[in-house]
Amino acid sequence: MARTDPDISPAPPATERGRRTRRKLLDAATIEFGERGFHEASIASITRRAGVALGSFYTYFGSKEAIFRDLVRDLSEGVRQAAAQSLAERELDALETERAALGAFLAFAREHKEIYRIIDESEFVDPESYRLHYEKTAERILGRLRAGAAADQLRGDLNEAHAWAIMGMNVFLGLRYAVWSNGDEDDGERAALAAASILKDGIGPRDQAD
Amino acid sequence: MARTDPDISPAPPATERGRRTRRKLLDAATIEFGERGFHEASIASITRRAGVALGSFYTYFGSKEAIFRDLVRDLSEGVRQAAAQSLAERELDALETERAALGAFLAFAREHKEIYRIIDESEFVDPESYRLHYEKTAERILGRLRAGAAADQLRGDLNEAHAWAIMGMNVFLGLRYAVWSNGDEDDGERAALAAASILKDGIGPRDQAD
DNA sequence: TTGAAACCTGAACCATGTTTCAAGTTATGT
DNA sequence: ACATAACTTGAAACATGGTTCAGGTTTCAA
Repeated sequence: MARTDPDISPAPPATERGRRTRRKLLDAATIEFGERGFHEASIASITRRAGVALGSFYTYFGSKEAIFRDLVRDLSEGVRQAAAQSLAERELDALETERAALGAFLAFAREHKEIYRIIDESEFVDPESYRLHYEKTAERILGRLRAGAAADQLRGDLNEAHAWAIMGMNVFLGLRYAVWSNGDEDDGERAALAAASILKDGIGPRDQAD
Repeated sequence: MARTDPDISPAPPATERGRRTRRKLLDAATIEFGERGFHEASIASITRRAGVALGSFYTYFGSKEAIFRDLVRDLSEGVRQAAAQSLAERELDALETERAALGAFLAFAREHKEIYRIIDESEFVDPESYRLHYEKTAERILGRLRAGAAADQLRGDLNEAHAWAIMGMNVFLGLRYAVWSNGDEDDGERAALAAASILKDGIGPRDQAD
């Protein structure tokens, strides 16, 4: 009895040593899942990377799915913090803010392709986490759009769908020009320019001054 | 010897019967992969759905990965055709064309959530096919943008990055408002409106007439 | 100091599902 | 009609890797 539900991770570590081990496993899992994907990844390889016995894994995580879930939420929070910090540094108007957000995202994706990959794969391994990640991200974007509208720097009729559209732009530009980039330095710049110009003027004919 | 490389599918069927069986397997696989995802799907279940013996599978496909790969390319081509047909029906200006393309995509995604899912999962099961699918899609979008620019209906400086941005918008709107839709009829409309308005004017303050 | 709880260990267990195979059936071209 | 290639069958072999467990070690509060 009292068998641990494999979908749920056991109670959090009670000691400092426990927290360290759990952290080592999470870090090792980031590398393993990032490199090989969920399906190819093995728990044995994760514990090996972490320098921990195979059996210890189940002290902290109920199953392979469970550690993946915990990891995605951990990474999602990390991404959020990185973005928030990057935007907090400067005072920008609304359009510049969106451009900076994309810039920060591209830099992050380029630096941490594994994280990008893991979060994306959660669509198939743990859809709930995937949905949560993108819903929260869209909410933050929408918050910025509303603030921009309140400051008369953006249109007043922007809604959730606009936020999702902008998010989609950013994600795909990140995939193409950060994750898949062949090291071409200009890639990020080209992506940021394209997005900024669409948000500023749309793609219609240029009939007004710049 | 002469063992079939599991990554490669055997030679195509030589008889009509063979082509039928292969098609049955592909169709069954669409349902199986769409419902359970690659990882959860089983070959036994695919052959069962197809009404074919387990062993016959290997007459047509070298491995589970191989049928997935063949399937993705098959579906990708199907999506392309559906989109092309839908756009060929009417004569529209460039902005209307993009709006119609999104509309067609949303309708398609709503009708065939499995296909959407399978193509997306190929990012992790067979990245090559995934990349191919989106690169070809982006190329088609860029072709439309260039045609629009040539007709003075769009800006002249549109490039690949703009195409990827538009594609990302469409994909995410499709995910949120077609695949995840709770049957809310207005969802598609809201998404199409948001995208069209961004492409038309951007998100800046409304300082010109509609 | 001491006892209990937390944590660690890795070999063995085991479920799952892919792949093979040898023998039979159906189609095709001459 | 015949020979040959194409196709079909499903039981069994097999590999993989997730999960368990029983016995040890470390931590920590009382």
